[in-house]
Amino acid sequence: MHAFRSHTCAELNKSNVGETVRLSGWVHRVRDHGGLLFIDLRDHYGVTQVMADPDSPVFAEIEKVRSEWCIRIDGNVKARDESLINPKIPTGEVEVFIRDIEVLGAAEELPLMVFGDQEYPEETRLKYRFLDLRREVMQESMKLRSDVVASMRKRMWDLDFREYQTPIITASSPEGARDFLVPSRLHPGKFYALPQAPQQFKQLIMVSGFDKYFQIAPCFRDEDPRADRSPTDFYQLDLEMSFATQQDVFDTIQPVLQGVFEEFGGGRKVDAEWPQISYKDAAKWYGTDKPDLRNPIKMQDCSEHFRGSGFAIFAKLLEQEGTEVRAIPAPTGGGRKFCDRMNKFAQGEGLPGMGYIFWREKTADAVAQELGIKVKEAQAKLKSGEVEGGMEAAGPLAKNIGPERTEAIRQQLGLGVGDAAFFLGGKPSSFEKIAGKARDVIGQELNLIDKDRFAFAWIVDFPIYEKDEETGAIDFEHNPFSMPQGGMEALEGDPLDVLGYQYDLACNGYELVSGAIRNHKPEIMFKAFEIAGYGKDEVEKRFGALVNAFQYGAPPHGGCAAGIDRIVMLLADQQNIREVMMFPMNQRAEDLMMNAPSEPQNEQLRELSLRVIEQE
RNA sequence: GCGGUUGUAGCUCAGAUGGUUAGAGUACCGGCCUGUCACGCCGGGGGUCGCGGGUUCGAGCCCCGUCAACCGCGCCA
Repeated sequence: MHAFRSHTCAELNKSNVGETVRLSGWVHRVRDHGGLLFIDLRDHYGVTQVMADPDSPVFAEIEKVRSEWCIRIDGNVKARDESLINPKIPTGEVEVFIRDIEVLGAAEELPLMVFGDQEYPEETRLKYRFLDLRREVMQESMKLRSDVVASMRKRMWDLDFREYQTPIITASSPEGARDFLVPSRLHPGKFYALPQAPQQFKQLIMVSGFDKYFQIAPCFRDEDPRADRSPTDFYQLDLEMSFATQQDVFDTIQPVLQGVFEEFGGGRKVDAEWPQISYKDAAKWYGTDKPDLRNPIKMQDCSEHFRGSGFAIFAKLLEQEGTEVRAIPAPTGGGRKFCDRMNKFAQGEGLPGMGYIFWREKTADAVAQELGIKVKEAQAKLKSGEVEGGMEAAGPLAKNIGPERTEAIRQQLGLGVGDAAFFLGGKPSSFEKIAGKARDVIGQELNLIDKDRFAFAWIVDFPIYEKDEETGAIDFEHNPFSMPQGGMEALEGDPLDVLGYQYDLACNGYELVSGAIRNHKPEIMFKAFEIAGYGKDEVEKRFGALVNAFQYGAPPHGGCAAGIDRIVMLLADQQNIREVMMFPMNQRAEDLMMNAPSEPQNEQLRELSLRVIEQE
């Protein structure tokens, strides 16, 4: 017999009754009845109930085992009596009577229980990740992740893409984030960098004529973390293709991702329509470049209704250049309590507030005031139908701007009784982000979001450049590798008007993919950099490889990269990326289990010609 | 760097308005228990209430500072 097992803990059933078997696994749970003792023995595959009574030659030893001990048992498979079958587990029709036991690994008192679904602080979970990972959800998430990656690979191969590995220790790549540096021992004072993405390599692979590249690529960025962002490294499905247009890239990756979401989405709806929305429209309608399209709310410009109106705050604001009043319609949100709550939310986010109007059935109070009669009479008239109730707009804004303007707004937004609208004013850049957040919160609170759906949208036409608000300097909005729409000619005009063949894929409020058709012409590249203030020397120094390569017959090419961790996070229905990573860093980019980062030995520093400068 | 939330037993949490010896569940240890599958019953050990300072006759609770974790902003695809 095998040293450790004849079967896994998920395999035994009625057909094995009478067999002598050997199982290895962890003690999931012990139920000790004194003269009769049950153990749920667990391995990666499942759970089998093993048991013993004093007839077992090793009963005394079995009584000593505790949760999460790793043990091996030998025993006989017995059928359970009809009344004792456990339908919750596949092996529930049988149990194993223990004849021999070997403790393979005993366990101390546990910092977190594997059994059950008790929540634990992340600090504990990360420190004892090896235990945390034994838990069922984590086992499922990691299996899912593995399956997703395998499926992606297969789908890419089926599309004639091949997977090529690129260097991990390389030169600094200008993705825009901070690099992780690696000191060079052989070249004192010089550093390698970990790639923020295989960006330049994959472009070089295109120049080398490989036509279709993909890679499950680790990316390293020294960023501050977020719930959906790992602070050190993460994985992308990275792809690049030659002789491709933007639409070709979309048509390539959409079936891959749609297929993955259909395969692993657990029956949730996967949109087949992936609308293309310009960056500008996305900002206007959704307040973000990664909109959640499950949320039907679309924001609108309502400036005209407030220009010169009785609502002085907005009226005055609109006299300034570049300002706007934007409305967030909130269907079914028509109640003071809700509106006040949302207003409070906006204030909590740092805005002065969020004005609102909501529409309701006319109250008896209002009718009484209108007709100069008593409230009771008004109530009676409304009830009898003598006076028609109709609709009434409420909220401080409505009063200030008057009924005509209020009505015009209502019509523009297509709202009615029971609905509300919120208004934000100022320069869009000052409120857009919060407006987008408010849109999310309103959608959630009003239950407008279908949770069992994946809604995708391509965000296209990103601007190439952005202006630094403070210094006024022009810099790249994104990475500098994208082809400007209109090519060289476009670069002659106002830089801020130049759009790129650059795109993101948004899904349910997350950015899942980012990519571009690349700028493969050296002269356009130099010009593009010149606009951002980088001289020829600088470009050659920082992107020498690409610039050089592009002088030798570069094909037009483009591609994208999909965030694998985020995709798995969505599929696993998690909100935190660390839930789908085996050994993630914590919020301070520390690995509490491995104790990283840690101080190097002096010897190591000497070898690298480094000295640590004391922080003040 | 900034803001919010949290910090009480190994773990999850309760401890109104300041008031005796800080509790429960679970885990752990001991005892009982031959059909459990979140087994049950009895008993026990286990606490620098994150840390430091202050107010007070008296602080887990109030004040100041500090540390840590998470969430967010800045940053970043």
